[in-house]
This record gives sequence, structure tokens and C-alpha cells, in this order.
Amino acid sequence: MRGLQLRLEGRIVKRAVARRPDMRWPLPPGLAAALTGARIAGFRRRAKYILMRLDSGWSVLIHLGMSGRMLVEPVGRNDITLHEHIELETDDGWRVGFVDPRRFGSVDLIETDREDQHKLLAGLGPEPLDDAFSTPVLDAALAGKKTPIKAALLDQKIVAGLGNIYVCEALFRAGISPLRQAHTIPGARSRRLVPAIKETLTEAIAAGGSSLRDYVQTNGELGYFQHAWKVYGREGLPCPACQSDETCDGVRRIVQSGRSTFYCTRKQR
DNA sequence: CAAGAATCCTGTCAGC
DNA sequence: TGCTGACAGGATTCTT
Repeated sequence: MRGLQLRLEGRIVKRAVARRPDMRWPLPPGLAAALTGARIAGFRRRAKYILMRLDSGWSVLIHLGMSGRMLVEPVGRNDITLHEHIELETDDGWRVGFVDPRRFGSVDLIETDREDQHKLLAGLGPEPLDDAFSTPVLDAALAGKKTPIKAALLDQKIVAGLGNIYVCEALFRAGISPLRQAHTIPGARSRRLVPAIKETLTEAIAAGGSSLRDYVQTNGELGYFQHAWKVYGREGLPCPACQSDETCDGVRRIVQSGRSTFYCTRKQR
């Protein structure tokens, strides 16, 4: 969002093209028309959604899914053409592409004054970096939940914006087993978990995110938080907390609700 | 109702 | 080199 904001805020969309509508959700038929000629007033992020506000009273809601990226480059460079499903051009010579090979991402239109009532935003939990995301708030959301804490943290209704990598990393930092039932978290564990989530995200944002394969910033640069991963993607490697302790088997990989979980069975309980 | 599985789609990589 | 299967940052919808 910040990469888009840098180049697009205040600019006028000179040209917009929507090439294929069959994304995760069908693109709204009026998307290109709504963009063309509009001035981009500003940006906002909610959970994993980017909201681009137009001066027409409409907002463009963007979700990148798993493989989506926004490309921002000078007109004429055209780095990517394959899987570029939406393209726009500004009045000052910049080109923006919405690139998404898997098409798990999508874009929608919503009136700006009704943004939070959009079906995809309406039920979301608190922003993890807001003061509103606190130990008592998390405790209330986890009360009575029998699902593993790993699945609960991926549930956007409980806290909004955490994905698989950052859940694994935050649970490691908090010393909590991903298998532990959610209702057993409130108390001392929750008081470690909430700060662990905030610290993980804050550090990752400062590092420009985690570049695994196709995730890059809007200027094409890689994030570098992947070098700071302590457990994610590190199956079989020594646990950075236990180091040479021979009672630690190192980082283990399991599958929970169809997603990989990485953790240390010694440090995380 | 809650929890877990299946699903959408394409690309990449390991193993044979 | 080419084939096959597993796996990938997500989130909804379908089953149990």
C-alpha cells in the first residue's frame, strides 16, 4: 500500500484496462470505467486489503491473494505482461499493474463512505498493531475455542491480517505450541503472545516484508524479513532458541488445517 | 454450532 | 530432458 501511495496519491488515472474478470471473485464490470479519469485521493489498509480512494466517492478494494503483486514502473518499461490482469496509467507517466498468476486475488469497488460495510471487511477482527488489539480482547475472542491456536490466529475474525508465516513466527517468539487449544491461551500465555505478534509484524514491515518467491515490493525490490525467520521454512534446522541443546530435535514441520506449521517442540509448549 | 477438508489456479522444485 | 507429485503468502464454501 505504501508503495502505491508513494506514486499514486494525488494523480489522475489517464487509462485503465481490466483484461480478465475471472479472479477469486469476479471483477466488477464497471472497474475500468470507474478508474478512468478519476483522481486518486488516498490509501488505506485494513487487514490484508488495500483500499484506494478515488475522488469520485468510490474506493477500489484490492486483495493480492497468495501470488498477487502490484507493479509500479515508468510508462514504457513494461517489465511484466504475463498474468497482468489489470493495468492503469497515471497523468504523470507511471504504469501500475495488478499481476496475479494464481488469480486468488481480486479487486472490487465500494462506496468510500461504506468501506467497512463491504462483505469482505464487515466481520474482521481488530488490527494487530492497534491498541484495540490487547490481551483482554484476544482472551475474549479465544474463550471457549477448541481449535488449535495456530488456526485461531489465522482466523481473520479473531485478529485481522496475520498469515501463515507470521503466525508461526509469533507463536515461536511467545513459546506457545501451535497445537495448543485456543481456550488455554488466556492468562500468562496471552500476555506473551500479544506482544510477540506486534513485534513480529513491526519488524517484518520495517524489513519490507518476506520475499519467498513472487512477493516483492511495488518497485520490484525484495523484502528481507525471510532472513529473520526463526522457524518458518526451517524444517530440520536447529531451533535458534535451544541452539546446541541435545534435548531439542530442531524445527519440526506439521500440517494443520492444510497449512504448514513450523515450530520447536521443546521451546513451544 | 464449530472444526477440518476441499476448493479455486498457476508456477516451481525435488525426485525419478 | 521430461514426467509426476508435493507444495506455495489466502479465504471461502462444503462436509462432518
